[in-house]
Order: sequence, then C-alpha cells, then structure tokens
Amino acid sequence: MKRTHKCNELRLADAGKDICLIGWVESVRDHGGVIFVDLRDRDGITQVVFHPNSSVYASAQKLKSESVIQVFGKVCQRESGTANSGLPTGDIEVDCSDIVIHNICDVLPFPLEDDKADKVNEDLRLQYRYLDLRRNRNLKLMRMRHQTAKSVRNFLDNREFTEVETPILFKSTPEGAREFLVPSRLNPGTFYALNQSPQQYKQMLMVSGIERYYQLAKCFRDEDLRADRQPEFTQIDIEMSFIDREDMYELIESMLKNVWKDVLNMEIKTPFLRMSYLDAMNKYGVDKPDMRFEMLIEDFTETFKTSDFKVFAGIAQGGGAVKAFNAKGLADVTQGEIKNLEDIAKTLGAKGLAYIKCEAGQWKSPILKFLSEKEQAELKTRLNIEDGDIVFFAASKWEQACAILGRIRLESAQLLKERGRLDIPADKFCFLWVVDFPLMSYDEAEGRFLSTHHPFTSPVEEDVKMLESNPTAVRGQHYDIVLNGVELGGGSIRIHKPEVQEMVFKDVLKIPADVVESRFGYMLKAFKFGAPPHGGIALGLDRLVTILTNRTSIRDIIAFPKTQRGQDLMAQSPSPVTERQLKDLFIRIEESV
RNA sequence: GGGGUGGUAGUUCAGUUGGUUAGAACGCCUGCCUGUCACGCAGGAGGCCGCGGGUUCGAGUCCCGUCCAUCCCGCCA
Repeated sequence: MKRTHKCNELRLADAGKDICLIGWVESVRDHGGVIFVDLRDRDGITQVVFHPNSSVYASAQKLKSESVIQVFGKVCQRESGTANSGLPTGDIEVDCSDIVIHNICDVLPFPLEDDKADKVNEDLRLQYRYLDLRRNRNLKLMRMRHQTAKSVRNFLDNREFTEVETPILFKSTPEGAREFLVPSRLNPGTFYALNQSPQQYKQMLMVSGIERYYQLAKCFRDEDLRADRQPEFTQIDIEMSFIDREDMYELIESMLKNVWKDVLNMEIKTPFLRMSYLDAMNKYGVDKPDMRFEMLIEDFTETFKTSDFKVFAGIAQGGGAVKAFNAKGLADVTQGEIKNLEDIAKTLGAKGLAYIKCEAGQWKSPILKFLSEKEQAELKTRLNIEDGDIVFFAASKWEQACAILGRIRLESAQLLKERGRLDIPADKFCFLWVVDFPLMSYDEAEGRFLSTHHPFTSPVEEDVKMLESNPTAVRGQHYDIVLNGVELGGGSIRIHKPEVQEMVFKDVLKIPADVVESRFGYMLKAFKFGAPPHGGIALGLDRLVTILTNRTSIRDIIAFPKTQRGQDLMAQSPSPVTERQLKDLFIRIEESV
C-alpha cells in the first residue's frame, strides 16, 4: 500500500481518518510508556504515537534516527495543552496501528541538524554527500536550482528559442583554458577534449539558421579550483542571429527579472546600469565592480607629478598612476590588519601600502611629512576625508594600481562588515553591464596580442580601421554581466565575415596559417556559406544560483561537487584503471621522477 | 607552482611556560520514566592527539618533512 498523505498534509479536519505515511525518523522520544516519533519527508513533519499496549510498541522501541518507516494509523486530535504551535501539523498526531520498517539507519557520521552540520568538516560531508543533501536546507537549495533552470527555460521558450544539445566530446583548442583530454580508442594517438563551452558549435548553429539557440550546457575546465569554480559546471548558453548589443541587454535583463520573480518572488529594476571597462577599472579597480557599497577610487597622478614626495612623483612622471580611496570609518584598523592588507598588496606587485589615518582631527601617516599643504587639501576634498577614515594609496603601473586598490577596497569592506559599520542586506542585488572592453591586450611575456574575450568577438564598427595599426585601441562588442562583484557571464557580437575573422587570426593574433586552418578552418569555411550576423552570451548557472540562494560556495548548490583537488570524495574519483583499459587506449603510465 | 588557516572521542571544540590517568558538550550504549516535541534522570563505552622523522629524562604541546580539507595568488581564450 502506498502513502495516503505527505508529512505536512494532515490537519485537524482530517481527525478520524485512517491514513498511511512514509518517511524518515526525525527523532524518537521514548517515555518508557508512550513513544513519540517525528516522521519527516521533504515537505514536513508529523508526530506519530505508539502506545504501550499496542502491537507496534516493540517495533517502535527499536527505531533509530533517520530510519525509513511506513506507518498506518488513525489521525487524532491532540489532547488540549499538547498541541505544538510550531508545526503546521501540530494540532494532530497519528495513532500508529501498523508499521513497516523499510530501513534501519546506522549511527550517523555527523549530525544532520543544520546549525551543527554547517560546522562539520567539509571533507566528511562530501564523503557522505547523500546525507549532507538530506538536510532540509540543502534539499531546498537543490529545489531552488531547479526553479532557476525551469524559469530560464520557460522564459527562453516564450522568446522562441530552441534548445540544442551540442557535443561534449570536442576537439582540443589549446589557446583557452586547460582541457580534459579523452583518448580516442578508434583513432589511436588522437584525443578529444571535453568542451570548455559550446562556443564554436553554437556559432555553427547560427550559420544553420536556428536563429535563436540556447542550452543549459555542461562545460569542463581543467584549471585550479576556487570557492566559485568547479571543473565541471553549467552555463546558460545563448546565441542569436540578426541582433545588436541592445537586443542582448534587453533579453538578459528580462530573463533575470523573470528568474528573480519566479525563485525569490522579488522585483528587480531594469534596465541595468552600464559602465565602461575603463570606468570600472578606474573607480572600482576591477572589471567586475561590487556596487553594493561606495568607497570609490580617485586618480591623483596629475597632483603628484610635481610633488616633493619622490616615490609618487617618480611613478607619476614615468607613465604610472597614483591612486587612492577612502576606506570610510576604518581608522581603527589594527597593525595586524594593516600588515595583512600590505601583504595582499605585495602579492599584486605593490612595493608597500601607503595610508593616511584621520583621528580626532589629526592626520597620521608615515608619508604625511612628504605631502604639501596643497596636496593634503586636494586629498581631503576629493576623498572627503573625515574623522575615523583611512585612505589607502597605490602608485604603480595603471593596471597594477587599479588592481591593488580594487582588492584593498574589497578587503576594507570586509573589515567594516566585521565591525558592523557596513551593512549589506542579503537581498541587495546590484546588476551591471560592463562594456567597451579592449578587443586585444598586449602580452609582454609572449610578445604578441591576445584576445581579451575570445578571437570571435567583433570589433566596434568605427574601430575596425585600427585593427592592424593600433590593436589595443580597438574596442570589442563585448559585454559582461556583473552581479554583486561576481562575473555572472559575458558574451559578444561575433565576427561573421570570413575575411575579418581571418585577419584577426593571422594578422592581429599572429596565429600561423596552418594552425588557423587546422583549428578554425571549418569555421572560416562555414562563414563563406551565408553566415548571418549574430551574437551571444553565456551565464554561469552555478554562480547565479549561488548568489540567488545567498551562499558563499558554489559547492553548496551542486549536488555532487568536487574538492579543491578535483576529487569526488564520495565516489572516489578519479581512480586508477586497469592495464587492459590503458592498452586499449595505447596509453602507458610512466613513473614520475 | 606559491602563501594563509585548520586536522585531538562518531561530531564540534578545549587542552596553561613540554610534566601524573588527554577533558567538555552533543551523539552512541545500558537502565529508569505514559504526553513529549532539543523530552527528562542515572550510569557507561568510546582516543595511533592526521601520518613519518627529530629534539628531550619526558611531546597533543617544540623543530623538520609529508598527507588531507579549505581560502587566496598564479591560472580560468
């Protein structure tokens, strides 16, 4: 017999009914006489009572937490004074007359109560991930992930998109992220690569005339892991024909508006703010600004060009930048914290971390004696320096100075949060488009130009003429969508003219002709057969859900995540294989020296 | 590849300048208890102090190495 009700279903009106419930034993309270069992399924909890004179009493005495049982009995109104107002089912209980014990649970390796389980070492929880997931909170996270995916699919379906599955076994494209290689048994000595993204396939679909493609695409990258990076992850992958950038902004804004409505029942404001890459770097020190708080970076390069402070003056005159921001209210930063910030700055290439504190009307700083009154006045005005503030400086090459202060800004915000002086509500969502990225950057180590995004990005129309003469000045038709300081995704209008694409490959990126032919030959050929103008975007579904659910780790919203070393501690992968398997694949393992 | 943090009972943690038998809470086991809902009460079991070296009369504690987890840098077209 199947269950007649779920564990969050029975109410006072059901009193007197004969019912059947099935679920997990949340807790057993044995009073020596009467025994209470809280029975739980994913919907809720119902109290089951076992009386000492009943035939099921002996069975109830054997129950352990998290065992799976099925109970048959009558719904009874609880005696007055024993109702539990904390439970939706708290007015009733089930008087058990028959029980099936489906599975007795062993002693648990760790407690499943949310407050306790959250503190348990993650490696243990990953080893028993099925138990960790059984926690109510985590089941809810899985559900929210599902709702997000469903909302996206519904929205894109309404917009007449077609979901197309593209191959996971692709070919190696070594200029991108490191790839997972898969040996081909049928073609000895050759390898597939797991796709890092369906980029090239989706562009081919545009040539095919799909017009509007999307896919919740599994992607793979063999890079080192982080709190927000897993070796396999899911992208909301989109490509459209006959569009410009504005169409894409509107689409994604509407889609995310829908998701927030469907998942959080929250209205978010559209259109989103837009900011150029240069503004983002200059004001926030990163290309993915967290705009939930201020503390903007100001440029003082001109000010210090003529300064007596030789360190700053030298850098300012030598083509570098001098920048500063006011960590508002953080003057009580400890020596240890300053040291920590300085260490961070040094890992980013800073020589040190100059600062000025303002306490009780007094400026305190190791560099104060070098600053003229005029310079001090300008700092005070432009950075609005008041009591309790501390200003941090970076003087270096432009990119480096931006990056240093961008990072120190985030660290300062963290310190202010810890002190209770910066309140960022969990439901504050600051969306932003970052646009006007440079198409290329010059890599000094490699001595050549590299694509900022990827080589298929179309240059901004009026900049095309500079492609060969001044590549780094060319802006790309690229856009990043940023949320609360996290890069949710990015995309671009693509190149659809074979001659432009070929020029980018060969003349700008200096990829040898034979390499272009072997890697991208089929694309260049395809573009000669009626390629429509097109563009697309890819959003990280995992990151999106992480933020939606207010979690800090991407692992929380992936059912079976991998550790930082890329292992699945539950299934214990990766693992060695047999000699026979290796032989079939023409692979030999050599002992490392 | 580099830097930080952590690893002591099933779990979360404490463990003093190196010094008797390594503790607590929860969990587990046994007994008692007929209205609890974090049930209560009494008793009990449970430890390669991550692993390997070293210093020392003596190491959970100090030193070196190593493994695991995690955070960050590099890396992520």
